[in-house]
Amino acid sequence: MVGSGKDPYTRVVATLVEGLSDVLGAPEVQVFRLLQPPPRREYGDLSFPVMRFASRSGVDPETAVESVRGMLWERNLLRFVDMRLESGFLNVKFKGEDVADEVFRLLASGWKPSPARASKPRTFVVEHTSANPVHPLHLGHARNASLGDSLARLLRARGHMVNVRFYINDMGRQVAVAALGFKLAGVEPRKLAEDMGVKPDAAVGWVYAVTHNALEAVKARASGDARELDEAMAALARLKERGPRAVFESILSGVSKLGDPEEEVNKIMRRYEEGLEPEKSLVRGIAEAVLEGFRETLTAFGVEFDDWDWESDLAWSGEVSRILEEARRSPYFTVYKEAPALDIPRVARELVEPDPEARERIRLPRGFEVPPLILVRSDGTTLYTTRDIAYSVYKFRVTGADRVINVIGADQRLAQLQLRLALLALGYRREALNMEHYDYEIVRLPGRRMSGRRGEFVSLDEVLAEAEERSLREVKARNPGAPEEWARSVASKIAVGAVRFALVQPGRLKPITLDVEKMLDFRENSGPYLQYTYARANSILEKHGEIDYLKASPQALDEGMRRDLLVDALRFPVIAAKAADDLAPEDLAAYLLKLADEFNKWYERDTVIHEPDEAARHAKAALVKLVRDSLGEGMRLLGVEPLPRM
RNA sequence: GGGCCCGUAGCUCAGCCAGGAUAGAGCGCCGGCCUCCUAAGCCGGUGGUCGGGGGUUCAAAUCCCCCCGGGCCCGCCA
Repeated sequence: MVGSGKDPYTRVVATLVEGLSDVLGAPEVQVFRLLQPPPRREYGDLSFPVMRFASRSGVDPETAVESVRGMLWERNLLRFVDMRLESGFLNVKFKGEDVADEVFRLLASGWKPSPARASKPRTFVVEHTSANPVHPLHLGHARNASLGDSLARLLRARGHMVNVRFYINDMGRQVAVAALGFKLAGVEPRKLAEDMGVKPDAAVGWVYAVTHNALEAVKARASGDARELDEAMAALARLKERGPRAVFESILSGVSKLGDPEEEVNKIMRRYEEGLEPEKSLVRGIAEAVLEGFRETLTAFGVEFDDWDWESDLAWSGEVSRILEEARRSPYFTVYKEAPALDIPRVARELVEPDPEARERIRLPRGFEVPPLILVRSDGTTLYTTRDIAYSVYKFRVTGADRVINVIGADQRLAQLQLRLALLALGYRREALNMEHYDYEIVRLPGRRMSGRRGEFVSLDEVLAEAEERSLREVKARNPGAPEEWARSVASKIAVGAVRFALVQPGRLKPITLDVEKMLDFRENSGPYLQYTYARANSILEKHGEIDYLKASPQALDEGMRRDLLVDALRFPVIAAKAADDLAPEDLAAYLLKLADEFNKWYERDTVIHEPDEAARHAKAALVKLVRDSLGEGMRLLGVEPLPRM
């Protein structure tokens, strides 16, 4: 459950979990979760509510503790801990000297703290970000990317195989709208970007927003909806200033001259789905241009993908038609509003409710009732969800994955639930049960929602640029005379650290109201605070020079802050392992902040390089190294790059 | 109308799923600390009817029910 690690903390925890679970008859998962640091340090380093289980299993608490003690003894681990039963809790306290002794030995052999390895490695697919290729990535996508990338890094570090994928939605209405805009303007995305002096994704985003609002205006005018019309016109007025006048005008006049603008958009979608020219090259060209911009931003953001999947490839390769065939043969196939559909509520009633495992994995809302899921439009084109069914099956098939994690906004909950039920309807039970929607709440602008359609959003590029500018000023002030190139590189890593940390630290179900000021506050509770703490620790080590572990005195770390810091730095492998298992990068973030706090407090009171006693000095330096490396490894897992100096 | 998520200090949040030991951080505000390992730091002070009500329990911020406030979703959009 805990997995394997060389350090005494991981080994003790693994044994406690095994032993307690054994003697109390409680599942290891539960024991692992309840084995936590007590509310106050004087109780010890780890605590477990034995009495809760003792009464349930009829085992005397004392007996249980003795049994666990015996197990630790057998594994030669008892020397590391004191164990006491206090008011029904088993309190475990690590013995500083003995732990330090063992840690010095490990460090001397080149050991570094790293997440405990899973005993059963699995294959994961993490699909994340997957933004529509019609506008630049905004902070909502950045939250998605931060979460997805951190998950992937955590799972890999835990020893799993992880395949990270980006799904390119190039068959939706949005791309078709952008395509219409480019067609009317007669420009090419990359050329326009050059003229505007912006990245290609920003240029496409502008054309998309102009075209979308022009279409909305026409529609509102036709229907006499004054409010909609006002909104569209206001958006257009804002957009007008942000790009070449000629392009803006040709889109506007082009759209107004179209007899049936909606039909124009539909035609592009239809022809693209069939793979016909010139739509094929037009749409692909736009999407490629945007993806080029995405890649640039994501690379700067420290996010990488193994595979990029084109929605259109699934359609063109016959994958989607195959799924449609299977749907038609499914007992849950139905016709709804004269269109082929799947009877989703019936799937819920017949395939989920009677099946305990399915019920547990697929949580149905009470009184779940939705209309059947339509698979094909009356013009013969497929719908997003239909293609997503094909994609889901595809992800499992090409990777051989045990689990697929889709990092998608919470607003897609119902759609994701329908998707899993559709998989069940087609007989893909394993896939349906092992695919999860890793949902997160949106990032809001103060007072309103971000919208790529209205062209109202804060792009990740803008925020990173602003953060970089701020940190560059600070870096230069603190390092007068440092080379410009170095300062820039450090500033950009601080900027990324700040934004990524700000986006993974809060629980993912908390809606974030975007306060750029707060995000760029580099004080405590921030990515740069961790980087700063790392740099401080690193600076000590540089000044100290080589550590001689044979000289280091374990007694120096036996008590007080040093002992506490030693134990807390050693928690990293287990905390990271748990964060990986729970898919909870925010737990790792909280731990790193606490470790940094503790280190900084100790730093103010104690000295390393001025320590007169040589044995104590080497011991303290070893402690600093352990803290630095736990911090550094943890930061890396969250995409916050450790900096030797800043 | 139905469903889901959120509601904890002036502000942003952790703790809730897996009930227990004096509810934790940061920001803000007030006051201190740089001839000494990076002050993006540290120390002290300030601040809480855990949205409200009921229930279960020896024990509830945590579980159950009702209500209130905010958000999201219920499309031949994605």
